[in-house]
Amino acid sequence: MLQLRDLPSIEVLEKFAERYPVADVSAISSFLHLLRVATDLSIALDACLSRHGLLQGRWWVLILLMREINKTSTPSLLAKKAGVSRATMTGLLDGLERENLVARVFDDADRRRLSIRLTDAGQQKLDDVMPDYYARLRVCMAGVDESARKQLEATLMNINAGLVAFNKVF
Amino acid sequence: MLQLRDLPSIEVLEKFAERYPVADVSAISSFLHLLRVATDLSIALDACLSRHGLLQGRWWVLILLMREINKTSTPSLLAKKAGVSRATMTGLLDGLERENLVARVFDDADRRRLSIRLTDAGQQKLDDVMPDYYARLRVCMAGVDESARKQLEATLMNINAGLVAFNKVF
DNA sequence: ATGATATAGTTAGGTAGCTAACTATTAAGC
DNA sequence: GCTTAATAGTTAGCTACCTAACTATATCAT
Repeated sequence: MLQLRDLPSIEVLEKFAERYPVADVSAISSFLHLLRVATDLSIALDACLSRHGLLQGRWWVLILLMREINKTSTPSLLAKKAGVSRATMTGLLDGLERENLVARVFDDADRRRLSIRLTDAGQQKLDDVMPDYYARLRVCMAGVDESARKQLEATLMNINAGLVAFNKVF
Repeated sequence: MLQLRDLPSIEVLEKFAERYPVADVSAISSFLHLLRVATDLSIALDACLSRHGLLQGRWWVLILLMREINKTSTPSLLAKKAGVSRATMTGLLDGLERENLVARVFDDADRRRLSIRLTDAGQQKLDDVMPDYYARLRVCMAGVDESARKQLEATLMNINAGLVAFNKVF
């Protein structure tokens, strides 16, 4: 993810727009600011998690497992839900298993399958991390009132809809 | 950057909030949606750039150079402005130099220093990429009107201000 | 029932980041 | 002036991600 420290000013963008007339200056500005804030949030999240010995990928796996009724899922499903490849999930699970936060359980019915279960230690880890994360997020978003949050989510949905057009090959 | 495919529903969040009462459900929801859309935008940007043989890091270096009056800067400055380590910048410049998009020029006055110059081929690469990128961004943001963009940037600034609190160690 | 196809998980090899340590050079403090 | 500290760039080794290929197992079509 782009980690832009030095966003272009409107003046710089307008200069670029002279050379590239298709540029929509306010669209570019909104886009870059969005990426920038999201990156900063992601970095802050990493910092919070690393104080608990976790990183985003592993942390998200634990959360996905906690959401399940039996605290159990499979590598493939977890990969799909976390948006990573199955290969990456293998690596994440290796790390989590090494620290006893999850356990691999073999499936007798379908011997290709594994079950991944959140261990008590894994649940305990979440019970340490989540209140810290939630508390930080609460204060971080305190300056954004409910109507601004609604408006934000609506705008994000519109941008998301526009992504189809962005990706279209001409 | 987190690549969440399976965002929690409000119901799931409320269930988590029972166990972790400090949770602010709408704050979490807004936060996750923001990260999600930003990630998707970043992936779409990668796809666009890779059609031109570029990736975000290298592309951003070219843009930073084009912004300069002489199309020239130094690795340290570029690293700072791009928000990457000097080590990473060395790697990015290696790649760009290999493809003749930038040139390393030694500085006689301060022999620790290098100048990095955007070559004609580098400028040509930008002239290929930027109109494509700008055109895609224009259609992507077409569904977000000017007032929504203003509102979005204001909210992002508020979230950014809250980041200080997020990072504070208790 | 069997050959082709699909699915589950892992392994191997690649990329782009990081930090820490290193070399070379310049600047600063007595 | 000489030692110490700061700065510029690179190198080495780490992590987390990727794709492609591989093994093993299960399913489907004829």
